[in-house]
Amino acid sequence: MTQPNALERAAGGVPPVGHNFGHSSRVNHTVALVRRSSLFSGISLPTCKEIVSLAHEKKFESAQVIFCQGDSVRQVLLLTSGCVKLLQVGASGHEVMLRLSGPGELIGIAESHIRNHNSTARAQQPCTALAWDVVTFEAIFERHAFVRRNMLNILFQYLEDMHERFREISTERVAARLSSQIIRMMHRVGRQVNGEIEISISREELAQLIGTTLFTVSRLLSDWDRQGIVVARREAVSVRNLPALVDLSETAAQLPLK
Amino acid sequence: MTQPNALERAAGGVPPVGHNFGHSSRVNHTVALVRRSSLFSGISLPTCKEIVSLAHEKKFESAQVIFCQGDSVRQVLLLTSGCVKLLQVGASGHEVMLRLSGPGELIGIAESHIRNHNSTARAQQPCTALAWDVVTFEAIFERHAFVRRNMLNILFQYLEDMHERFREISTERVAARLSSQIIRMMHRVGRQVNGEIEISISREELAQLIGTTLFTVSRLLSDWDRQGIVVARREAVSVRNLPALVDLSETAAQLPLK
DNA sequence: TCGTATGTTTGCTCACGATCAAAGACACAA
DNA sequence: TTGTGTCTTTGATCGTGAGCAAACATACGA
Repeated sequence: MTQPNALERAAGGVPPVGHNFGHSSRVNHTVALVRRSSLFSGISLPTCKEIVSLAHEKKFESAQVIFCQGDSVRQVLLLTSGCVKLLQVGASGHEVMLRLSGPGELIGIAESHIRNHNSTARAQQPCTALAWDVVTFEAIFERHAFVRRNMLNILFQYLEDMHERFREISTERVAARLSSQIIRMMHRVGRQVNGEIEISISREELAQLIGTTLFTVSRLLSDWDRQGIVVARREAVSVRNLPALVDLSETAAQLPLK
Repeated sequence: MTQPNALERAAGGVPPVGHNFGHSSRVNHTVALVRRSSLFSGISLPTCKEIVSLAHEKKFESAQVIFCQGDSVRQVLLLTSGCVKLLQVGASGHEVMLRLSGPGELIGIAESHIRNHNSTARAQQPCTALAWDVVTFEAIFERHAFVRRNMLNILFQYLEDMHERFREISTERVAARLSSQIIRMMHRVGRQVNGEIEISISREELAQLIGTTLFTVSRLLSDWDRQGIVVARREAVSVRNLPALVDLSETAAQLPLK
């Protein structure tokens, strides 16, 4: 029996399915996750089962590339376990993380328009996902008004996130961006550990999210660790003093201007 | 007879409507613009007239705030003339420009979700727009499948733009971002003037678009002007040597890494 | 025509944070 | 246990680009 790894534990509170579970139980579990997902929230049980039956299950091993910038869009994925990193590679070779998706999130539609993918998706760990081919998905989409509505909401949310990150990277210094990002991830992918909230993410990945280098992230986290604001672990950060972190995100933001 | 000002001239190639034009001509002109807009492209003439008849016309004077971050969403606008700047204000007081919308573009939906506006819209010059109240717009939206499809495409496009700008600001230096931005705007809001393509935008606004200061923009444009790549005018930039500009956006991007 | 407001240029200084180098810590497999 | 690879820390250096000040240019109204 393997321990779920750090990212998996953090990603969405979905307990790993033991291999001793029967098949119908796994299906039920999947159906429950789908009904909680942002795309299918509000779905009825029969409709959900029908839609799930139209999908086939796919597995990806850690670090496997799911699709690549430029590939044509063949299928739509709903992540059921694991974490997927959506990224673009800059001309200099630097990776920029557009989004870190956890279970219940849609992969490969919001970043692809109709034509081709404009970003790369890579499994951060062993992942499972439901896959519909594009034609099937379009049919589902046309048929169910709530799916269309949910899709719009998802896109609005993505756009809002990007606006916020863009504003931060344009006007705030690294300390403020880092604390803001930690606070955001705390809510989205944090998990309780001994009364503290822990986020599983490496320095490098934090750097890619806020547009800086792993060195700068490391230095800041070390400082905050010494001050007791966070605990800096290997590929993880625990929040120990949230008010202080919020304070950093607000006061540190105001320095750059006169 | 007033000259159209610089931004208006640049914004979309829509000639100003003289006050000697009859009413029906203005309506026809508006209908034509609506049918070319990204939201209503593919619409039939009768449907278009019907939808336009559900709107009322609004005017905004230069620098007028159309809606504010935090306001509840009351209506949806389709810009028919002028330019609207969508912005967020950072904690430090710095404005960040999320988008510069020209005639034919939708205002106040993509940045607002259902609930409240999360950005501020300000007219950059005298503007006119068609306005539907939210309830009416939702009815239109529910009724016409192509509107829903177009809306999705618009959101995909917005998201793609933000991803690109975010990647650039994360990995590329100011010179590369500035040249990329000029190239993008050249296609979107450039206009032919004596065989050169001119963009009407101030140094400050360029700075807000790419996350830098007007000083840095000014310095770069002055350099490029001396090299004959662009012509730096007051509140405007003309592209004189596009290949050189493209070259800058590509080679300057590769410096930051080892 | 002049005065004022707004946008632009340019010089100067300096700090943030990138970059490189090297050592340290930890995880995992043999 | 030891070895190997990956992630992290920390020190040191240095350049980009922010910030400020002041002069300059242009548009526009009186």
